[in-house]
Amino acid sequence: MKNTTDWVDRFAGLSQLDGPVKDLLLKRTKIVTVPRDTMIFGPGNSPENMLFLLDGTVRVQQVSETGHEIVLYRIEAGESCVLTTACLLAYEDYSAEGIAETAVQAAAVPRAVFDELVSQSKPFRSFVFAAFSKRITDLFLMIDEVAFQRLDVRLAGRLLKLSDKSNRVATTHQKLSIELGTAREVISRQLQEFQRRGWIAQARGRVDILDRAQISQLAAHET
Amino acid sequence: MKNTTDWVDRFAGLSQLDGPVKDLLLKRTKIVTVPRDTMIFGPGNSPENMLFLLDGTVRVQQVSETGHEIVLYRIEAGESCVLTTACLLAYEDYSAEGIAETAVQAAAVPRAVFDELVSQSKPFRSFVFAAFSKRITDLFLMIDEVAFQRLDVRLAGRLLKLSDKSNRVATTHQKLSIELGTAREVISRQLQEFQRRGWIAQARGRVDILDRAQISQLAAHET
DNA sequence: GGCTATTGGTGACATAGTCACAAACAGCAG
DNA sequence: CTGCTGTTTGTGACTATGTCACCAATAGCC
Repeated sequence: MKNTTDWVDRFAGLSQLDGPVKDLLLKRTKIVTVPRDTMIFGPGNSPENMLFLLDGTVRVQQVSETGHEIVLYRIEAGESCVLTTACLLAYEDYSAEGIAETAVQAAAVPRAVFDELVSQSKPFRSFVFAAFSKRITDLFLMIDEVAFQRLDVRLAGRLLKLSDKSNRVATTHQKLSIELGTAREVISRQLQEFQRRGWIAQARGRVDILDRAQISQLAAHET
Repeated sequence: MKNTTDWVDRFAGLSQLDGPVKDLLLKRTKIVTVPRDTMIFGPGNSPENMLFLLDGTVRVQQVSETGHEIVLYRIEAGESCVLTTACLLAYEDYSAEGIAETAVQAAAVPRAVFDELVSQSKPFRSFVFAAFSKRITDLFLMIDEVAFQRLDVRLAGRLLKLSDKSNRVATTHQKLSIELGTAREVISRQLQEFQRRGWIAQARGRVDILDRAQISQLAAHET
């Protein structure tokens, strides 16, 4: 956990806020912490506040009516939940859920304060619209990827993204399949192929990246 | 084309605007018309204004780096282009394009006016955020569909959506494949199967729906 | 050591996408 | 009308991905 008295300055897009506006944000906001693996929002559980993430990661994923799951995106420290929250407010009956992937620290901005800020501060408006825009373009890219990208390419990219400093991915085949919205067996076979090529080593519950260069090359293959 | 002096009232979400705000919107806005098949926005072609559609349909689709195409959504009369425009402003290098599917009549709101409206009018803010939210939840649904839905189900649904009053869909297999982000051959084979079952009749450049009930039932199969 | 839940492996099959063509058709010039 | 041309649709062979029904290996725990 970090010092939280000046959290606004940790958001690149909010640094240009006027003094009074920044004060309003700091005063009318509560810092909340949630433990790992908590469902922050989900079907029938819409939050009162907009969250600005100070620390940790929130994974947003969707459970289909067919029982399939897919990870939509992640919110990292320095980003806001604005749009997800907005969606919840507008459309109760949607199926995405947000889960704290790590312990999470966030600033909770009440709706009324959020609305006031949007009204009074042009920089805040820019921040909010930029967040929406980024999310929507990311979703466009995701649709493109799901519809047209080969699975080996997608898996390679996801392994790189999920790997820690020591080139390890601590996850199961099942969880990887949810990352990409595919089936566990498909992941198992792809990983076997990667292993056969000497790109990775596997153990129960983890994947170790041995040849990052080769995997990067495959991941870049947008053909 | 319709009477355009009172266009604001044709937007459900804008009917609650205060008199002065409504006047601002009406005065600072130009009514534009674009012919069918015009590209309204696209890569390297970001519009100056937010569009509020008065008449016609805009199809938003994406061209992948692989050359594949997919229809993302349509904007109908009574809806706004707000978010697509916002995206363009924020991220120049994205690949979606908006095409007038029919002749289109729209009210063009300059950015500055848009910003002022967002600042000054709570109902306008609600309208804008509702539009964003709707789009994002729709994109979530689309991801779910592309990732997990069977193609016959998706095609059945799309045929219903695209059919006119006389149960005719005036399009080619190629265009249908872009609707769903798949290959032309796949569409041809699925349509052959529908025809074999007596659900449709085919002619060059069109599909006629013969058994709407059966197609609806398949389309509803969200399993 | 033995039990149990989780995780991963495998073959057979179904569905969807790719590739390389060929056939049917519409529009048009001659 | 005839023949040419570009568009639209049909087809087979093959690859990639998803599904289903299992089984095997492993870790944690008593």
